[in-house]
Amino acid sequence: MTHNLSNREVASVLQRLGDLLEIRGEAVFKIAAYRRAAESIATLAEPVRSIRDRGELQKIPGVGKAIAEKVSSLLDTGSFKLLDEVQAEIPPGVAELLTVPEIGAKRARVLYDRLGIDSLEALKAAVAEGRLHGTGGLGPRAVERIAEGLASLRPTSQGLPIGTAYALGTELLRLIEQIAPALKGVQVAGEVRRYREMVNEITLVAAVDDPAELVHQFCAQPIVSRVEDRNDVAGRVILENGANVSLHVVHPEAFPVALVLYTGSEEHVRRLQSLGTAGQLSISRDGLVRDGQKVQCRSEEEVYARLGLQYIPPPMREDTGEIELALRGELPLAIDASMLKGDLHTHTEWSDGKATVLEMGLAARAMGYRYMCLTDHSRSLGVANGLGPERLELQRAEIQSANAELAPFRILQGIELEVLGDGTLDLPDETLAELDLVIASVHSGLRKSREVVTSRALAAIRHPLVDILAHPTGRLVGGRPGGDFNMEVLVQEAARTGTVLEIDSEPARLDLRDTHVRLALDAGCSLSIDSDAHSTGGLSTVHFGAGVATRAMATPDRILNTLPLVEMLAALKRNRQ
DNA sequence: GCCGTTTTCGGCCCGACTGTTTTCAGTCG
Repeated sequence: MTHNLSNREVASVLQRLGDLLEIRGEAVFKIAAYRRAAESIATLAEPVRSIRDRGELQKIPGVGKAIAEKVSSLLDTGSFKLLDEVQAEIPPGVAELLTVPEIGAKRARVLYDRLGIDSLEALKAAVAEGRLHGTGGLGPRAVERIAEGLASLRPTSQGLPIGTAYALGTELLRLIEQIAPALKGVQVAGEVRRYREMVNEITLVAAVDDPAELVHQFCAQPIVSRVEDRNDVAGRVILENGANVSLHVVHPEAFPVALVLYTGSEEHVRRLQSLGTAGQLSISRDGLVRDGQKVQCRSEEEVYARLGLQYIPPPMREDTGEIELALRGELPLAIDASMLKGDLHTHTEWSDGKATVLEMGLAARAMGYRYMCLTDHSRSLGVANGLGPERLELQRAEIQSANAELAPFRILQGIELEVLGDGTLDLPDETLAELDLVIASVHSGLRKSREVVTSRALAAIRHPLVDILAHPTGRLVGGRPGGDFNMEVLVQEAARTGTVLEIDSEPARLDLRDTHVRLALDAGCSLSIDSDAHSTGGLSTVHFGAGVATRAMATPDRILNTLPLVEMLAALKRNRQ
């Protein structure tokens, strides 16, 4: 067992400890402290180990003396006293129960104490045998929701959500760069590169002169828990954390073709191969071959060109019509995060964000943006310390002084406005009119009927001062399914009223999803690609949203925030005439 | 457990929704 823990792994230990302490019934603020520290460590740019080696753990926000000591022990020995103690009292599997709807800490405890349920498997069995009824105040309705929740629970075979897989892919990339000094190229390919929202396998392609040596070294890494399959040019392994990983190693001249092959999808590649056959070209991991002669390709673009195709961006490679469009030269360009001129959905410490107005502005400017709209939560979202008219006015003053420092970069003032239970909005029109932009969100009551949730979203869309509808369905990738909105009706009404629909790039949301984006485009809607960042680091997630937009074949002219500031503001519903 | 232009104690994360034990506890955002 190695203790070479990554930041993500340290964070997940602290997160799980928080869950177990909650089940144990500890004070809420202690639990919150562990979770805060976990989140803080998860977003660190630097390995927590090097911070520890410098003796600076306590400089991490949310990490004090006690947690610093525990993290240090975790890095050295793989555990610490409190963790051992709590795990001896409550099996870690009990914490998994918290992922099931209707089951929080109290019920998890009761289910464990009274029925001995210590894992999701045990819960499934108890539901099947009808043993849940009456325990911990669970009635027929709740038991039904638990059964539904268990059925829709992401089986491990469905893989990792893109956010996790992408981070893991990047870590593996760095690892390969370290162990292969003579590396000629390496890239994450497969489902991650295609921005699939769930990833079954993290696929990497590397180019070196001695493939067998790299495969051998990779399979011997401590993070590898099991080698499933391996030969001189490829290895398929399972990591300690359970992730499936494939590494394909080719000679440098075959790298571009290998990238195409291992980026997939299988269906897409099969179509390319049959196109190749028609032109006497064979496509394999050795490269392109015509009449026994290798056809040199220096880039993926060249591979597609040799096949008589426009370059097809990875997110589109699903054989859902992209090849026909590329043959006719009608494929739209990929939406790239670099096309965005600003971010329209961000949070600061005025509500539940981590950074100040100025810190967010500096970070956004450093990314090359020309503007950013702050959209802190509105007052009804008490948990997030939402803003009412008075605090908005105070915030405006802070924004003005930040703008004086950041010009010509511009911070706009907006709000993420709660749509209340009856479809009314959380703030009066006169307050909304003073803001640069309003994003409306349906956060509560997502479990209500199709009619109810749809009519609430429609009320927001129809309001003249609502410019954008945020994360329109409220779904979470690989988790909560989101409200049962009638999307056909929503996109029609958004198009009619000029309300922009958001692609929330937060990898846990990706909302709108690709199919909904297509629906919105066909209806004539405009879209925005936003980060929904709650920290400066969170701003960089927009590439995930760009991936979704690309797969849906959106064009830049349909994305509001590809416009420069003045044009973007003029395009808002409130500023149109 | 963390944190401090309210400092070494006493705050910090509040309120809507839901089903049900029928008067509120537990979940969830």
